[in-house]
Amino acid sequence: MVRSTSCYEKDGLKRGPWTTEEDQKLTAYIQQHGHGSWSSLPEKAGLKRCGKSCRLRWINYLRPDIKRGKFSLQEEQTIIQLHAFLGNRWSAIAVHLPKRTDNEIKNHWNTHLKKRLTKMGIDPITHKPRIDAFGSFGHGCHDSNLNHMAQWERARLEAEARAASRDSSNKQALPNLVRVQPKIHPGTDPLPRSTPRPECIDVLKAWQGMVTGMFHFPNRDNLDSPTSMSNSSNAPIQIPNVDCNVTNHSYTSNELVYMDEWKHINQLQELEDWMDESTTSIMALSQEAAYATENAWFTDIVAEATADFKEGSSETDTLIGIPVSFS
DNA sequence: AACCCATTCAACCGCTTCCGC
DNA sequence: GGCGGAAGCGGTTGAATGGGT
Repeated sequence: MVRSTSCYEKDGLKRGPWTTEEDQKLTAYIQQHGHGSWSSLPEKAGLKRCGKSCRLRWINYLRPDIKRGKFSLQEEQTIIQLHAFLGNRWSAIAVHLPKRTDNEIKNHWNTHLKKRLTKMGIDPITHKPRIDAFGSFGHGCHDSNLNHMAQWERARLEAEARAASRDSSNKQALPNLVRVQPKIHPGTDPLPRSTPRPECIDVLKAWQGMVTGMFHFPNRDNLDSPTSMSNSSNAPIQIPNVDCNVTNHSYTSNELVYMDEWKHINQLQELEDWMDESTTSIMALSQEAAYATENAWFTDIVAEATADFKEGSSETDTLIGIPVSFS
């Protein structure tokens, strides 16, 4: 069997850690010319590396807009929440963490967060407790609701990630790009919008802001988190009481944050009930609100997420037994 | 000081997706 | 629609580093 030669294995090409000199060459070239075609860049920049290696080095390390160093608690919370919905879709997760690369997030997850969740008895894959440490968690009925909610939320996040990718295409012509991102089609935007989409916007927040302004939620504790469905200072939602039989264990601040995380996930059940009743209204209202504010991009995303959800739900709604009605 | 082991993270690998022809 | 090249993505690897003995 003949193994195809990867770009890294071609004759004369260097592999392994990058030297300062190589970094300087690559940075100088991209700042002056933009990266253009990655495959032809190494030769033009005078580097004995394959284009793929250059791309990776630039995207994950050399870009000027990268934030390096320790992840904040808020960033960690965001990663956990998004991972619960998106799974190992690091690039989609990275869209919601400005200045962090997918590689960095992936590494941080694998080396820190995964272990921390495991230590707390939470399965890092399913994001459910391995043992019944929190009383009511993990029950079948609740799982169904959570799945349903997660399904919708996943579709929404994916649509948003796609939209972010599309938007970033327009920025490729600039030497200092805002995000890692996909294919380069300078000057083309498949979805021209009446107004520019805000940078790194969290549609979820926009959605929440809009929706929570229209609906009344019961009170909740002040356990806000950056991206959770319940995050809004004017959208108090009651956190279901959680029995933690943990009297003989003292928790670190991090652990408490993750316990808080679980409370948020539990809250989704409450939101789920509400969403079942009002999904149709939300769609109509979102369009109204979006048009009213000329933020057509918002509607695009909601519509796309809805379409995705409909697709996905056709297979799974029978399973979870919840009818979905989108107009 | 020397060794071992665990952890971290940059870089690699190979598969998938996208896009132009 | 098929093909090939380029880019994107997620999993994995391995060198560097740090801590323990």
